[in-house]
Amino acid sequence: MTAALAETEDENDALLRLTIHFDRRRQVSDQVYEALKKAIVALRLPPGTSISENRICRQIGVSRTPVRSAIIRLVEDGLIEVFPQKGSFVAPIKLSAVRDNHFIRKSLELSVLRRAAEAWSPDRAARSRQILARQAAALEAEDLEAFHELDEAFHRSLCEAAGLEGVWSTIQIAKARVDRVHRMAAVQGRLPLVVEEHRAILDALDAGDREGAEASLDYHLERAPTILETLIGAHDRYFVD
Amino acid sequence: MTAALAETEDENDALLRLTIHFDRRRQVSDQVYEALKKAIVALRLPPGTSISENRICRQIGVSRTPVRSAIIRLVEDGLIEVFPQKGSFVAPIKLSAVRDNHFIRKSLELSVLRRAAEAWSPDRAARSRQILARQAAALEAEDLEAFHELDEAFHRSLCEAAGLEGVWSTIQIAKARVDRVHRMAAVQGRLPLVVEEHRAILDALDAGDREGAEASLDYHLERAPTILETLIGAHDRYFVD
DNA sequence: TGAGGTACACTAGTATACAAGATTCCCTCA
DNA sequence: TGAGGGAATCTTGTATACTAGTGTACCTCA
Repeated sequence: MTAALAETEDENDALLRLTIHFDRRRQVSDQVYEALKKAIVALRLPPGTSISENRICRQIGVSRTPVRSAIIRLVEDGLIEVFPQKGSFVAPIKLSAVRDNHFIRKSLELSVLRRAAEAWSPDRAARSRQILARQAAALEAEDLEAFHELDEAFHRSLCEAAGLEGVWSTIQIAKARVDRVHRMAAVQGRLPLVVEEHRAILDALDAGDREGAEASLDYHLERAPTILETLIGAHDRYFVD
Repeated sequence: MTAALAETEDENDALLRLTIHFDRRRQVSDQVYEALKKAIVALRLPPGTSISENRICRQIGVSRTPVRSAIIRLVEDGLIEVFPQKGSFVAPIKLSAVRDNHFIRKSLELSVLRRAAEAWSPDRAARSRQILARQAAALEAEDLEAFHELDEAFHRSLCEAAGLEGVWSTIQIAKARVDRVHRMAAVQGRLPLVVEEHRAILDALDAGDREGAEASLDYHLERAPTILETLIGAHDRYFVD
């Protein structure tokens, strides 16, 4: 079942046209959640976009109930704001939230890396190296979606190496809250550097250089914030504060 | 509007009887969410308790819709598990989740404390001292609910002191995921020690002793895990893994 | 007595209907 | 021409109806 209305009533709604290939075996609400989340993080639904429940459910051909379920979760994720009786909108990028969630991500990932370094093994190294290779391939193929998915997989693999797989979900939420900034930065040719920085982390871990690994990760995570001002200048209507 | 059915059909459902004093101005779903969350964390709804949407909404006199909204958020919080077509249940306490979320909380709170120490001021100190005094009073009055609320307020005040108020919500989620363990520990007379440990943190901050403050917080957060085995022995049916 | 099957009473997921507040736009009246 | 009022149409929140899958208990039949 493929639901993607070709003919939309309002032409100015074209921006938020969503395509979902439904899998009958999975719950509709989960699929809507994932589709919306991806679209928001990838800036296909830019900050401020109206997320009318009715329009969404008309477009993808389901009722309001699963759409509402998805929106509730996205509100929890800080990606959508709901104003009762007024409307729901893709949340603007709040500078204080970017700063706070960057802090969270950095704190957690550095702590996790410390543990990972202690438990580092050739087996763990091989898994992370494989993800890194696939990410480099995605970059070569200019497959952006795959690239970002493998970026998550890389950071997740460090959690697994530390034996703290459950920490990943929290990092992921903080990541989602700053990822739109990273996506803006991505179009500025930063992607090859990401692969290099990932490689530097693994090299340090392999060499048993814990402090070097930490420094590499710190540097890796600090790159995006440094160009924040440039991004704000280029997309100022997306930001608040 | 007070909704609390005195006469329940099933007598064995008495355990999960909920009392909600509805505030018409606020959304029903939010109030249900808060009531359920409090009841679960306080172990009034112990792990494994069946959370039938129908029973809940019959008991508090609303429709399934807002109850479902609340449950969606509680699933996100890791406090409820939903098995489609089978039922929803208060999540068992997963030992790996306790470990992971304890790790998260400790990592974040220590990072926050470091920042708070840098920005520490008499004004910040006064606010935290006031919360501490009220917490001591709640302990004296044996008001458990107030005690735990002020415990949250204390840790939150450290985030504010660090200028990282937005980090608190993430800490709070991790805290909620381990709080049931803390509640079990609370009945073992640990509460006066909590106040003392809080005081030690403030004393160190006031003295400009950053490392001392970190050590005190570390000790404070490490107390509960040390008696985890005892708790498992006493409440083994609440745990999995 | 025991085993198998069917009917019923649950569950949550989804669809639809209704309620109530907010906004817009047009129409009326001064 | 301008300002105020009101209806139409948005919005989300809540209530109810329906669907489909699950488990159980009882009943029938061997």
